[in-house]
Amino acid sequence: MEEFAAVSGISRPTVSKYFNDPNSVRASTRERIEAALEKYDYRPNIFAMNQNRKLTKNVGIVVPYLADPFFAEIVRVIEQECIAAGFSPTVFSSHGQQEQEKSILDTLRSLKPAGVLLAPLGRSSDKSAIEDFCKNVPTVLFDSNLEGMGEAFVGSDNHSFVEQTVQYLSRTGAAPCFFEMRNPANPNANKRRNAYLEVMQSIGLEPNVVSIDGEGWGFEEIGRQGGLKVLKDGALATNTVLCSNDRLAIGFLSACYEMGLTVGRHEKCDLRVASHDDHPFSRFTCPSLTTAAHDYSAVSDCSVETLFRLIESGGKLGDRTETLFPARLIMRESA
Amino acid sequence: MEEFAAVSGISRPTVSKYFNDPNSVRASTRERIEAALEKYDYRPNIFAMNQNRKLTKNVGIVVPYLADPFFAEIVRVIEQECIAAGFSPTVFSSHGQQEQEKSILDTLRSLKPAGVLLAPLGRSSDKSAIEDFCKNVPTVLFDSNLEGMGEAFVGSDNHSFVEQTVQYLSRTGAAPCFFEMRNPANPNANKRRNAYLEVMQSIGLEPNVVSIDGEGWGFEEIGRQGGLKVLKDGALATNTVLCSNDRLAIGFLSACYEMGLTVGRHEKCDLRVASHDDHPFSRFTCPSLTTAAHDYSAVSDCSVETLFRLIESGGKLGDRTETLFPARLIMRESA
DNA sequence: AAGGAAAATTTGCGCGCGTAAAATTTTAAT
DNA sequence: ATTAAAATTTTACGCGCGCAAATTTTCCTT
Repeated sequence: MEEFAAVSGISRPTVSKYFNDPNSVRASTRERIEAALEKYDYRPNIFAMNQNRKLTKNVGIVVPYLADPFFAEIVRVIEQECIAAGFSPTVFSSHGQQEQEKSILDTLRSLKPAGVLLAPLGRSSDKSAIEDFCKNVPTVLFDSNLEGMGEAFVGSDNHSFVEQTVQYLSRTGAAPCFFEMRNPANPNANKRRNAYLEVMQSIGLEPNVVSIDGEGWGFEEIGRQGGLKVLKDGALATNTVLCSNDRLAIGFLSACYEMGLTVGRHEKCDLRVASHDDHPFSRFTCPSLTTAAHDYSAVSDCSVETLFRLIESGGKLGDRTETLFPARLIMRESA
Repeated sequence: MEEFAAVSGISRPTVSKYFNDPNSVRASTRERIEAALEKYDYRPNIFAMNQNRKLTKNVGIVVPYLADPFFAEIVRVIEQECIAAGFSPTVFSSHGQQEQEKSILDTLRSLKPAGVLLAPLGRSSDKSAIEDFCKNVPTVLFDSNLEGMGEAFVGSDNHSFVEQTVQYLSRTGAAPCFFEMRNPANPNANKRRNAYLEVMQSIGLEPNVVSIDGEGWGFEEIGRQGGLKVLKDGALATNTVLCSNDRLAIGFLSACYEMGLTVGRHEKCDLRVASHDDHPFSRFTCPSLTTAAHDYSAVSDCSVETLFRLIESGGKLGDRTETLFPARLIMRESA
């Protein structure tokens, strides 16, 4: 930068100013810099820039499992929005592991981010590590909530998801049983089960929760194995199955197919299957999956906006807000 | 670090040495540092460390589209391997856009990575930008090859994929037609089409390529739309369809289902569908997808190993090697 | 045209660390 | 015990840049 400033005939700090905001220097100076830029194609070192900046333009985005298309898609959108706002997002995936999540938080501290959007692992997160991190770095939690941590939480209203699917299913046929993992990694899963119990009770129906075993993030395989077992055992009390999430449902559909069972909302079908999330692939399953959709764009927009507000207000918001967006029922062929 | 060194009673550079390699300091010194570490839980700033290091421990991983589970999965594996080898990987997705890819390469330069694993966009890459980057940063290309760029290429042998599927399909039933995008973003797609033509000719069969329109990375939807069109037009010359890749096949299967066509290898089925990649979801489609699998672990292992060799030898390898791994046929229910 | 305020630029310093060379300590050998 | 050699630690400097304060330039007013 020193050299570049020399050949431009301008002092280095002025060049530095230019790169932080081209409009902060005089038009004539700007032109000289841009002219020199053409010739020597210099570009400042981002990490050296951030080293001394009071407020960096870095933001961190952390998700529990990036190989899950649901998170991959959300991350893609959030990333673009951050770039559009002039920030430099860096994406991290915890890969479902507590150790990874902790080491990401460490890395993130030295990145000195202006703010962080964090979707924690949930049950397997190291709560105190996250709490400590949030105290030092302005953080907005999204997707899955950890009581009291971060400056705000943005996510979906699990109750609304379940309410809509249960209402729809019981209105149009048999009341659903609820197909879920026994020990879900994600706290949303627990909220969904509770919502199911609540909604079923409120409309005076007998709830029926089918919990299957399985650990980790291979939900499709877990759903398939669990589905095969449940179907073979005849453990379903009804012909309508509401899966806790779409990935589980994708596995369950696969199990149904293997068992020769037809799934769909038509009378001649053996089963109806619905689910939650509107996973990117749920419209391509056979049959296409009836599901309750996240308001993807609302969640991403609100997360990003909240983060920006947090950054502008210097890392502290008044009181911790929890914003929940309702689901939208997507009626497809499976139920 | 200055402060921490002071309270440890050791000079800062020695502490610095410790963090670069705990064994490079005397045992007694190491103990004193580690004792102090317990009390003050100091940790060095990664980015300040890398600023002056001759050889950083950073590696960059760039993929064209992270929301594609195929890349998400490969990245997950590669990332773990890099961590295990003591490197700090940073993941970037070009999101299918040339501008993004270029700006990632810029960011990467200031990260001063010891090496980069780059899966380029392919057709829509800015070739000269990538060439320039490869000259300055030790780079191993993977997944999709750009003639002569980078110090090495590691990928799958497209010919082997197509050969196996075509051989299998024609041996067990009607010869396949080839279902592909007209203007594929990825150069592998072209190689697959050519391999198809070649293999069909070599076994004395009439090739039949069905090219569909569509832009971007929403392959499932493109496959579905194209599938609906082709099926309605009766444009398929045979009841066996070989898709260029699994995501296209997932869309095509969805189209078949919508049209009421049954897919499978049994005689009573209307169509057989096979494909290439062994996408993480291909075993959960209905029916499960017969496909030619990448040797995922071989490709990731070899990419990473090649990168490490490249780093150790100071950024230059003798001559540019191209390593191609053959496919493995995965016979499932769809064909 | 002179004066003064505002804007732009420059000076000087420091961020958190790596690294070569110099100084010191330890080890090994006589 | 002495000393050279080896290992370790310290000194001194620099990386690429941001930022506050000091200085200069520009622009507007009377």
